[in-house]
Amino acid sequence: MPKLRQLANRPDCPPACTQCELRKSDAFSPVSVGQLRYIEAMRSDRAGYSAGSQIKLENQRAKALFTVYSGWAFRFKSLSDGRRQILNFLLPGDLIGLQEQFSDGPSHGVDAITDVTLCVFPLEKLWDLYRDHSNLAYSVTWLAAREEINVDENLLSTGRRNASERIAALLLSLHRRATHLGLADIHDRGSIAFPLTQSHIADALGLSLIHTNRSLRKLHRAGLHLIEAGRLVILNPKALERLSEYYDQPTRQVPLI
Amino acid sequence: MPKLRQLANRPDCPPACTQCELRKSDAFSPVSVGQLRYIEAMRSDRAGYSAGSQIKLENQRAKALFTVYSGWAFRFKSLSDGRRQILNFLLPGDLIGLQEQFSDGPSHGVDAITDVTLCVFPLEKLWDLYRDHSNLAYSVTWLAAREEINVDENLLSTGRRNASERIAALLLSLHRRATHLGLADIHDRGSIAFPLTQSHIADALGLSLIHTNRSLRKLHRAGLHLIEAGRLVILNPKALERLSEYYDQPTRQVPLI
DNA sequence: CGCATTGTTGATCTCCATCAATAATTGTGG
DNA sequence: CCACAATTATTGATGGAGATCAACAATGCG
Repeated sequence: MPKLRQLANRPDCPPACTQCELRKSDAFSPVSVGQLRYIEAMRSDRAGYSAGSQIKLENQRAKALFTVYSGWAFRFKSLSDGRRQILNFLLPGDLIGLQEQFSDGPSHGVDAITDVTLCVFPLEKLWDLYRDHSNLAYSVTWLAAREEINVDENLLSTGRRNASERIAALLLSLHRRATHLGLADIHDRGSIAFPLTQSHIADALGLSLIHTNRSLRKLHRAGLHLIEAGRLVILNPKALERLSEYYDQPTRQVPLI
Repeated sequence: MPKLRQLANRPDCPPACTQCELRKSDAFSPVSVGQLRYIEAMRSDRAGYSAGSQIKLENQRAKALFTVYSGWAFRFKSLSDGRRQILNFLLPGDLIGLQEQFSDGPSHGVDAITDVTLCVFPLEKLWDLYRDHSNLAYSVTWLAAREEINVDENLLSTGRRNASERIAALLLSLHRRATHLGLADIHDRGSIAFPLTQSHIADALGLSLIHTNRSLRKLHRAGLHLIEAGRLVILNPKALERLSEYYDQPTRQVPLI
């Protein structure tokens, strides 16, 4: 729950924006050094959250905008009797707290899955960013739109796909996103670190934990995928795509404020 | 399917932006006359679509950004075997086509429910808007974030609410949005025009048409609501809120580019 | 090495999908 | 203005995907 101590000593501590490891991958569109310095000056803090801790409570307004630098997290909403729906998963480069700025009332919570490090940007400076650097403002909108596309896809799953199809679509989507970020191990069948528990998957797909387990098991027995030692391997992408009718989103560079 | 003829002769034809009827309601935050003129100059066209027609195909990239001026529409995604999921409903003031700008690959389709009139803004001028009028850029992000909040809520419904709860949440949400736009008839129990068929409701909530009918019927028999002659009346808001655990989003002014 | 979390499997039940049929409503052309 | 077609709404009967209950195995962690 609390922020991590001694973030500065950790290897996953976000460095100066000009040294940002995320920008070294070709997943993000280039930004001028001047603007990187602007972002650096705008950043008020860096923060670390340990696995399982709460980054933002559901009924709490974020007092800042965050970008995920390392680790996995998720956004969720819940009902008063405890039923919980995961809206989407957050990976490095994703934004946290944008909706807060634009809605009163409680919107959603954010929990860390793995240890997570974040860059913190004060909300009041967002306005300046819009005024002074319109292309960065454009990037913020871009990131918001991209997140909504993920939520759209998840809504299609929970609304219209059966259990196996939902799982197939989710595994492919997460694998594609992680691969795009350069997180895949090309020496191990393109495997990615996969920190989700079956409970996360169930909550994201609107399924019970038990039925998620059975369906996951079925796909595994059919040789479509493999989850082992915290890593996911896509063994039969064609079959998974057929199951989910997955439409491969062309991978392109995205902005990162 | 085709655009409406002779839009200019119709009462719902969008006027000059300085005369925009939407801005006369107190639902939208004020914008200076100068900026209204800017928006007016940016607007390349006005368009009308007849009820049931397709505003944007699912696999087609919008070549422009639209704002809904009058009427109801919806965004949807579908699977190749025809299963369709409505993502959210679009009411006056909502934006169409923003995601297009930020994703390759097919994203979603948009269909008109009633006759719909739109204002058309060329995508290439969106960049100029961001550069020249940061507060309007801010508004675009606002509208995008607000839409995602609606999708989030719908995802919570399809993922975790049962049939009656989903319907209760949807009816309340639509009623609140329409009322906020000043579309409620205060002389008729706050009723709103309600053009959705049960098929729309089913597709939005991830339910079968038949089960939607039964659940709707049950709520009606319990005296919670009334749908008659194309209008919706909320008869027992408390009970509906209890069912959906509805959290009333405080009504506040929103931007409108 | 004990305890908590996570994963697995069987049995039973239920909510909702599907199939089938009919009424009500809307729209349309003669 | 009415007859007729098409869409929309309604109700019954049946079946199934997935929820729930219960128990136990495996894994991981302090």
